[in-house]
Amino acid sequence: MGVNHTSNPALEMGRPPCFEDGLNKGVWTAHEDEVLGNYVKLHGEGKWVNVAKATGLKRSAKSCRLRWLNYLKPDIKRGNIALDEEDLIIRLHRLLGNRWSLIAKRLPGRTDNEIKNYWHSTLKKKVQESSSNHCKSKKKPMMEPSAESAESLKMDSCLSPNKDVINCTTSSSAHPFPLLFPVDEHPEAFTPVEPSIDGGLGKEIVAEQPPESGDEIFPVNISCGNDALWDSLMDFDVDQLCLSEILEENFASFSEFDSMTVGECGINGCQDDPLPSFSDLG
DNA sequence: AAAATGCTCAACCGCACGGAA
DNA sequence: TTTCCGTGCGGTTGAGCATTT
Repeated sequence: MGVNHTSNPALEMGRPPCFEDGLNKGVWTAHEDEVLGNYVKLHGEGKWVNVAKATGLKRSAKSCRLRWLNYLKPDIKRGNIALDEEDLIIRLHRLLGNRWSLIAKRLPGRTDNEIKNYWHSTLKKKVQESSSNHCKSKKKPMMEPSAESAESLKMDSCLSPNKDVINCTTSSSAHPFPLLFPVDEHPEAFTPVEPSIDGGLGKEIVAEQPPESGDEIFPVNISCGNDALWDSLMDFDVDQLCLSEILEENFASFSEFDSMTVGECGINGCQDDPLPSFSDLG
């Protein structure tokens, strides 16, 4: 694409400028960009509420932050998403769902907003197409965690209002996230609990850390019934995964979570020690 | 050539979280 | 402990562009 920042393409596309409550909304002008850029160069990021006061910009703190992070930040790459980046986005989305900020952290120079837009405009279709093709030749359907599974879970009222609390159903075909080990083979890892008080449907599944396992072996305490689930996955995967390692993995393993183990997935962080498969833990 | 439709992407909105008072 | 405030995140909107009919 090759956006020319000086010409401010935002003026060519997007919402028209407008004033409301004394705040300027809509596209940013080149002058506003310059003012904001100068301010951040002088004072650094953060303290966005001070930007408007200090510079006279009629913009909200949020708007300033968003503009800086998504557009003005010097190391931002725009457009021309490479194939390896595309593949990585697909993998990470399969792993993380719609956690765009986390995905973006794994793609230097890319913003969550850009990735989110790219996903919805381009990759979603690709994944769905490949998924449908894949499903034709597979017995079990491949689940996409956020777009399909999470949505179905919402429909089933199984996704708690708390975004991090996921009350899994016992349906093995509808995981809200890609399980790293097969439920059928490790029923002991899933402890049925009472339905939540707010009317959760069916049995919940709690995957607990196997008692025998040490942190160095299985540093994930997966519990569908508490907030640790996603954060554990985040800590476990994202904070340790390196782009090069993800790119070296076999993509196919990510598309077969229904029968996958940690070992098959090959998520081994930045250390040399590969994580064992779940079946090694018992 | 014109209208309709789809696509892209910057920006906004609402909610949740964490820290400070 | 509670409230307030700043920040971050994900979903959604809407204008302009591109493509199709």
